[in-house]
Amino acid sequence: MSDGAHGGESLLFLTDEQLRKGIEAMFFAYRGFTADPDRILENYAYGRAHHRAVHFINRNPGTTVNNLLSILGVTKQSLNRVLRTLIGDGLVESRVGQRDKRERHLYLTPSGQALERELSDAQRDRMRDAYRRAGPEAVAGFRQVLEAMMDPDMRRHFNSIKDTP
Amino acid sequence: MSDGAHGGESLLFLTDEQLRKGIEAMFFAYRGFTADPDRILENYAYGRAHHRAVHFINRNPGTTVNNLLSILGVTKQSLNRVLRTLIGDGLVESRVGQRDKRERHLYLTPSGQALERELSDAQRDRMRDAYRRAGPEAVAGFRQVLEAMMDPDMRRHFNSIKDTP
DNA sequence: TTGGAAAGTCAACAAGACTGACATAAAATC
DNA sequence: GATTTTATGTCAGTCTTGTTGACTTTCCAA
Repeated sequence: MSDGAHGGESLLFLTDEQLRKGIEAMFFAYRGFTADPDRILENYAYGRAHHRAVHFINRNPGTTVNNLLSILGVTKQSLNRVLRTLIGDGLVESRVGQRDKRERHLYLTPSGQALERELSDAQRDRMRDAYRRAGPEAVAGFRQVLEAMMDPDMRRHFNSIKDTP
Repeated sequence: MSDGAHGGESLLFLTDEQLRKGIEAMFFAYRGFTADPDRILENYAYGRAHHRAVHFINRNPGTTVNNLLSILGVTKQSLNRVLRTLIGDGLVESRVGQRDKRERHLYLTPSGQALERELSDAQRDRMRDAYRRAGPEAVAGFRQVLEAMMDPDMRRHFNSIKDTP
């Protein structure tokens, strides 16, 4: 409306062209983001779905199938196929719940932890590189925009990881 | 280890936990990023692949199949299936090249532009919202980190869109 | 002018998502 | 105690989107 820090000038970052470039940046960056794990997964005959499961089981040991389901946002049939292979291959252990015996609590086995480590090392390397090149203030902005972009349900999941052990 | 802007404190953004949160933020945010277009595409029996094709044809009218291929990072057979339906449905026009008759130059038809508009309106709305909530400085950081995260080839594509008409 | 390379198309297959139906076991409720 | 709900697992079938392989048309250069 007026001049100063919040005048028309500061709204230039909301032009259609800026927004389109942001959209494209998300697209291209996400490709980079998944590229390294994808390469590693090829050696194991696993896919991105396995990576996601392993990642979130590692972050939330003892999580139930249902909880994982709502985090990943896929159907139980889809997740089950992935878990079946991971359990069959001895990467994930499924323990019947103590209190509620209907529930299955999921844990990574040592070899599951090894795969998780291999995948996340690669992904963190790239992330660290990007963070380092962009600097701390850029990282803070990066995180703010990403969080604002999430659906509220996902933001809830995002903020509750590690907070609900 | 010391205080100050560049002491140990400023490296806290490179801890494993920070990097993991960044990874998860990318995951959840990307879901939000694609959610709105995905909902719209359901009404048309199209998928994300169609969206991507329409987006980049709109951004680069007259682009060849080969160029689109390297932007999207899929095989030409995969892209061809998508283009075939888009052309068959009258959303994309494919013109034989003047100089090189092997090439096909791609353009959106009016109805293709209408679909592109519908999809990108939804996506830009979300992006605008996130940008507005995070503010201009955060957006600058967001863009810096994303760009640093891309593979060099993708960064080249990213920076050459609209620069090579 | 001919043989290779490049651009694009068609066909068949695989991964991974989805829906729908159904089974089992345990918990919760009436 | 009987019924309903919840948590999980499974089978079958479909869809999107990725893959490889084989093929045509066109261009270009030896």
